[in-house]
Amino acid sequence: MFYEVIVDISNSEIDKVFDYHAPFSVEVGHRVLVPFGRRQVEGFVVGKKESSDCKYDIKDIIMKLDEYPVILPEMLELARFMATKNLRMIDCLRLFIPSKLRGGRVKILKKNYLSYNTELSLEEALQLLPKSAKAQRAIAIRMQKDGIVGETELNAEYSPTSVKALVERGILIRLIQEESRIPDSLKRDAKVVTLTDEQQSAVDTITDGEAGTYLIHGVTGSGKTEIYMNVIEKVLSEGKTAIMLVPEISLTPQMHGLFRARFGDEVSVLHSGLSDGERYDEWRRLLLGQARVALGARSAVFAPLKDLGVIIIDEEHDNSYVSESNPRYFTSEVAEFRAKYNQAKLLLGSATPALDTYHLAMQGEYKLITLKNRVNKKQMPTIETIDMRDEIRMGNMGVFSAPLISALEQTLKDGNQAMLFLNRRGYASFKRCKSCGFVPKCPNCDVSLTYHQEDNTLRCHYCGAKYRTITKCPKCGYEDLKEGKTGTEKVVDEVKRLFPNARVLRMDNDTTKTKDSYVQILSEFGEGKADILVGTQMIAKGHDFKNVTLVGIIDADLSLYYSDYRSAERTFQLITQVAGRAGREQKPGQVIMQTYSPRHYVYGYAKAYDYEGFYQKEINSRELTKYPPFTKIVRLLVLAEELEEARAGADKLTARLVTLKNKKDGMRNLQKMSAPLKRLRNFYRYQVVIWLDREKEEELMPYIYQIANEGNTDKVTVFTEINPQQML
DNA sequence: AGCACGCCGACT
DNA sequence: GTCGGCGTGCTC
Repeated sequence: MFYEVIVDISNSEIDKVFDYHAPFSVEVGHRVLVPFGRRQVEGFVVGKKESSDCKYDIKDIIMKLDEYPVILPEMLELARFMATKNLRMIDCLRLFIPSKLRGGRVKILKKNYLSYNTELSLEEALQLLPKSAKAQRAIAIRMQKDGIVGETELNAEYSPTSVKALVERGILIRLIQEESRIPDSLKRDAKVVTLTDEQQSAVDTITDGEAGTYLIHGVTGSGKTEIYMNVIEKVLSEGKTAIMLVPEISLTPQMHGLFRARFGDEVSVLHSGLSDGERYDEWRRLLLGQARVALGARSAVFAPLKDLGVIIIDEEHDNSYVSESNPRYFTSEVAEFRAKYNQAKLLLGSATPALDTYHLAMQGEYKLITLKNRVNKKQMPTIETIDMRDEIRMGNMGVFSAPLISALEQTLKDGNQAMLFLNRRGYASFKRCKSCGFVPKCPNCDVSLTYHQEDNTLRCHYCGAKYRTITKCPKCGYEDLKEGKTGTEKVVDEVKRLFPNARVLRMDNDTTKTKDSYVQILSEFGEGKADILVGTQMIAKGHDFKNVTLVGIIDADLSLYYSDYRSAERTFQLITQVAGRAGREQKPGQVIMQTYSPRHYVYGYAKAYDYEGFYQKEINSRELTKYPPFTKIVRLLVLAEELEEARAGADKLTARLVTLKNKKDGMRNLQKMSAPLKRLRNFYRYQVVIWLDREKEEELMPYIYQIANEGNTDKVTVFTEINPQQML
């Protein structure tokens, strides 16, 4: 028997199968140790066969690294599928297992238990003990009744010496058991919730329906989570398993609590906040069938579950589902593959579905379920647009408009809370010399540095580099420096200046460095220890604060100015999401949205919570301009340490793509240029962009992936991006 | 990725 | 003389 092995080395040159023999039985999916050249490496067995056409002397597998195969057959097929898309097979396989498993760095937690030796009756046991050994007699009686108790617990209850004596006499037997570290969660009692008619009919449609993709489009507060849990319950009752994906689980501890309360130990939670040990244990519980529901962020789509009944993607429009670092994958694409493989259902949910998703639902590809009502029948908060150009005309050059200031004043007076949203961190987006125009730039990237007042630094938001700030121009010595656009730090400053008594918290990437600082800031705000929460995008994601009555959007246009076909869509989603934070319970909510372009159509639809209207308008313009979903934009990103290497790499790709374009129909607008961000983390960036006709896309993509793969060398890296989220 | 082989400069 | 620089090539 020959075994096909992929070695655990991430390099395109070696990302192929190597054939081995084995003097023992090995299953497909096992991790193994193999001799490789002059050294030993770990690898994955991806196939078995009777013959090999290999010209080398075939070596033996040294050993199996785990008792059981860690890659399910389904996941192997998934890896093969992903590997056809300009990804390395080994990088995919690595995604499927906890990183600590590699290199044998995982420790299994073991716990000692003591059990009463049932071969002895209580009388026999007591006869073995001296009359004076009162403690031992008491333990024996108790253990004969209780059976199994943890050794540490028993030691604490009596004394280690007496316990040990009983073990030595053979009355108690020591058992060693593997334990799972189950991460803490907010323990909540499972509330029995009666579903509204709308929710119940959604659940029925899904559970009675056929395998396929369902889109739940439901306004904020329409109770989507309750629907998800009911669907999962049904799936479990059929003996199947479920995956539930949320944008970032550590931001939504409520979800975790709800699932634990409802499904108990059947839930395994996977997110970035877990320790390596916890992550391994949660993963293993899924693999061994001890937990049948995986709840987590994007990477939980790779949960090692058999017999999937449903995969749910909550807030499906969220861009955290598209992985930006390698291997780059689309969560929805992986989910779709796994759903098809298992003949399971794929359930997408959002208040503001991605345009592409909604379009597919309109086309009948996905089954659309619309929830029109909020569970508590409450009205959505009112959204008021403020024209910041008027403010400037009236002499207000500040961060806040007059209406926002008075609304904040009123909120504080009433003892309520406010959230201020600005998607830009730091104090000011740059510093510029007013005399010679010099702007400090990042030496590794082609961007200007952001000023951070709290530690007096200039930072690169792309590579993380940090420098001491400047007080005068290093070029001409001029001491008057202009500051760029306002960031969250400055918003906090301004609030404190205007409302010296207000208690302000800030939440952005800079204040949430440690893994529990998110939870800390959110719970402080939730407990009313602050009046105003200032933050970036991350304050917008599904938190319920019942005292928040005011939401201020400082610069609504921020996401609109990117020259990107998705900018209107993103702005609509963001406004709807942030607005949803106001007035969650008894108190009515108010949203004040500051903009310099109040007439832009996106604000009209957002104010009216008119998703359908926005969709119609946007989809028409996409059709006219031939943007996705009516075309497919493919971008090949070329990275190299030297500018010339990147340019040459891009030239080579372009030449091959032009040849393809001349041979086949369906390719438009082929263009090569340096990427908008010419340099990032010391790598020069070039891009080749092609537009593909929808009907030809399936035929063309394999060729394009092949060209991209062949463009990879030891100096040049090529990434393929489909309809890129943002073109940097 | 690593680890060896291989062919040219400054050092005890 | 030789120690060691890292270019290039190979791994079932």
